Amino acid sequence: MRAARTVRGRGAGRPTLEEVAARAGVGRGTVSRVINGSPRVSDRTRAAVEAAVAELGYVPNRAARALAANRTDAIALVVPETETRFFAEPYFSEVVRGVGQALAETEMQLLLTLVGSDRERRRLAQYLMGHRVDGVLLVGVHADDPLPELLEQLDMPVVISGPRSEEEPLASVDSDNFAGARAAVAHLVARGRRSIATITGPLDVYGARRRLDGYRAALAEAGLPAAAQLISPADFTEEGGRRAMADLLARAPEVDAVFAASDVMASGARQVLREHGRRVPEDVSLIGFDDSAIARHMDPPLTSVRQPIEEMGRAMAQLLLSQIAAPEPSRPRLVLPTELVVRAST
Amino acid sequence: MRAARTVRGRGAGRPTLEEVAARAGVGRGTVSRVINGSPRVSDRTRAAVEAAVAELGYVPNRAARALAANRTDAIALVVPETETRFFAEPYFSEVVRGVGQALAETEMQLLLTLVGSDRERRRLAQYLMGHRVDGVLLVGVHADDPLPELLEQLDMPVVISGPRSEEEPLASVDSDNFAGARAAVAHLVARGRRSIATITGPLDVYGARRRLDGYRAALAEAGLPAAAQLISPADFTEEGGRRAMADLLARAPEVDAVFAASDVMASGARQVLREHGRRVPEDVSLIGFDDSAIARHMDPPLTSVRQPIEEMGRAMAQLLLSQIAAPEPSRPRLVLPTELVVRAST
DNA sequence: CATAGGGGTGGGAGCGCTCCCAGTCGTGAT
DNA sequence: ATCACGACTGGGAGCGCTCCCACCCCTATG
Repeated sequence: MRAARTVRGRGAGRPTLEEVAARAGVGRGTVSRVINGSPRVSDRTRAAVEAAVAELGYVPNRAARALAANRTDAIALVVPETETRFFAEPYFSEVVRGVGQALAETEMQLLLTLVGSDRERRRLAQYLMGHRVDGVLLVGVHADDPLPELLEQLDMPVVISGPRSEEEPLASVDSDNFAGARAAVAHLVARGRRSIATITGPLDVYGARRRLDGYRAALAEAGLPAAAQLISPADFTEEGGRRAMADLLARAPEVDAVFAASDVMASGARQVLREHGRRVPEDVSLIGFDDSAIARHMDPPLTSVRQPIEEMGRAMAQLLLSQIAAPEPSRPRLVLPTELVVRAST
Repeated sequence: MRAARTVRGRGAGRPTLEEVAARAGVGRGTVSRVINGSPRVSDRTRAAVEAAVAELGYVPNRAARALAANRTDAIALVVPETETRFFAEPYFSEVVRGVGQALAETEMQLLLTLVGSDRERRRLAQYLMGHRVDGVLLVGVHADDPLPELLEQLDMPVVISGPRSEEEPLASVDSDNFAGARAAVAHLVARGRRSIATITGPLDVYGARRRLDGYRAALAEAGLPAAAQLISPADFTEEGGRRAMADLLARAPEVDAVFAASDVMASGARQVLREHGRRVPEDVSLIGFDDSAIARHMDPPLTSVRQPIEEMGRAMAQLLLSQIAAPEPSRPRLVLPTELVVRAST
């Protein structure tokens, strides 16, 4: 172990600031200034230092820098492990990609933290309390998760990927669930549907509630009643969608359109519709939410509401960076537009 | 900026080793020994130190540790960004989950690095040359990627997620593509199919080649001919699958089963079969590979070969950790079993 | 012609840890 | 009783950087 370290260690002689300074014929401080882009360096000196850096292939030692400057140049992306499945498949990778894009311009590193068990959650809290990142990106937090409060308390910059309620105190990025749902239902109205039902997500999730609001708004705008028996709550799962659809058919057999608050639930609903001999879209129009791979591969392909996930990731990172740079108490809330992707199911 | 740092900085008075030592009435070295689990500490002392650590809520400063010990306690997961899409959706998140599980036990952090452009690739190389991670996990590298060689040269522990060829010099973890394909085709044989075609991935990819080998082996074992016109090369895309299937129907209209080397290609093939009025599975049996969300949601649901992706991630991390601990020149190759998931398409 | 001002620069003093050497004990063997 | 030897322990010497203060020299000013 010890030996191993030594072997890979200093041997290679990775150049240090001091060596660059010697090579360039200047002092350590000056090289540091050049590296960090300080303006207080003459052009001649700067050029000399840059040449030395290039010749020696100097790369600053991050640990030393972090220790001396008391910052880490790293942010953490915290993902509740149980959620990675729940979030429609592409979600995770797309968020990461967006975050990565925003960070590519900077020196910031991205630390990935999966939080599974409660034990791991405590470990993470410990970890964060050690101030080992400059900020945190929170994805898929439950309303009752203690993490946001903890971070708030530590006074650590945080951005959350979907506000937990109307008065989310943390900076957040969200897609426009309301407008997305409204557009979806308006589309059904435009298709001549009159008995439009919805299968909702769990209503203690803010986003799910907003989608229901959008559904109601569109019906109101069309002068259609939002009868209670047309609203069937579920839990974002396929099985839940199946149950909710069965309920709907029992309670309101005249239903001619369904807006499901997720593609996965739409898929469950689709199965029940088929079992009951209802054709899609002839008898019943079906719309999902997320525009996931499932939507594209359903039969018929599912009309769905697309969220700009990658862009959301990018926005989260940018928001966080700006909070780290200027920790003002402003807590911006960003809402990005959704887009209706029309396919054969409507 | 500067101000910000100071504000979040030392103020809070995060306890240091020295303070813990004072509190426990011992020396700095002793605390360090306890923290690092050295056996050379008496039980009494250890208990005292542990109490002090708990009381003060001490968390070691990672940067200081890294600087002093010349190691980073971090590994990088490098993902070519262009590939994240290519890898069937759940792939990425599942690998990450597996890696996370293996790392949860340790102090190692996971750094996520997306490599998009060539510019970023060069940056990464720079980065790695700065020895800022203890090891690297490589996912989805192309056969012509220069990264593996660079790492090899830097003598940095690496594990790759699918060997690039028979004689992959790096430690690697792979699923048993050969056995998976063979099992799939054997299943078709068992179903009484006699004219079994395959749609392959790009044959410069080792895994794709292995799947083709498995196909051939199963046919040989069944005493069936592997006629050239039954082998249709594609590129892992849906459109490629569509084209390949169209070709097959033109060249070998008698085909009664198709083994596609990915679910996405199977989905393309399915569309063409439908357009040609071939029923699945009555007229043509169809099998995919990956067992992705697409497979579960196709109509009919697709029989597919499941890879233990999460387990692969776990194995990769474990392999890497052991290489970091003991950098022997042994380059293990791990091959994990696949599993045939039978659904209605066969 | 002395004297402030700067812009530029060098290098000391840490940051919080690990490594390791020089102890200080206590114990069993002689 | 004496000696050798382990088991533990304390603390010095860095690790490579940032921060900052002191300093230099050159130009404008009184």
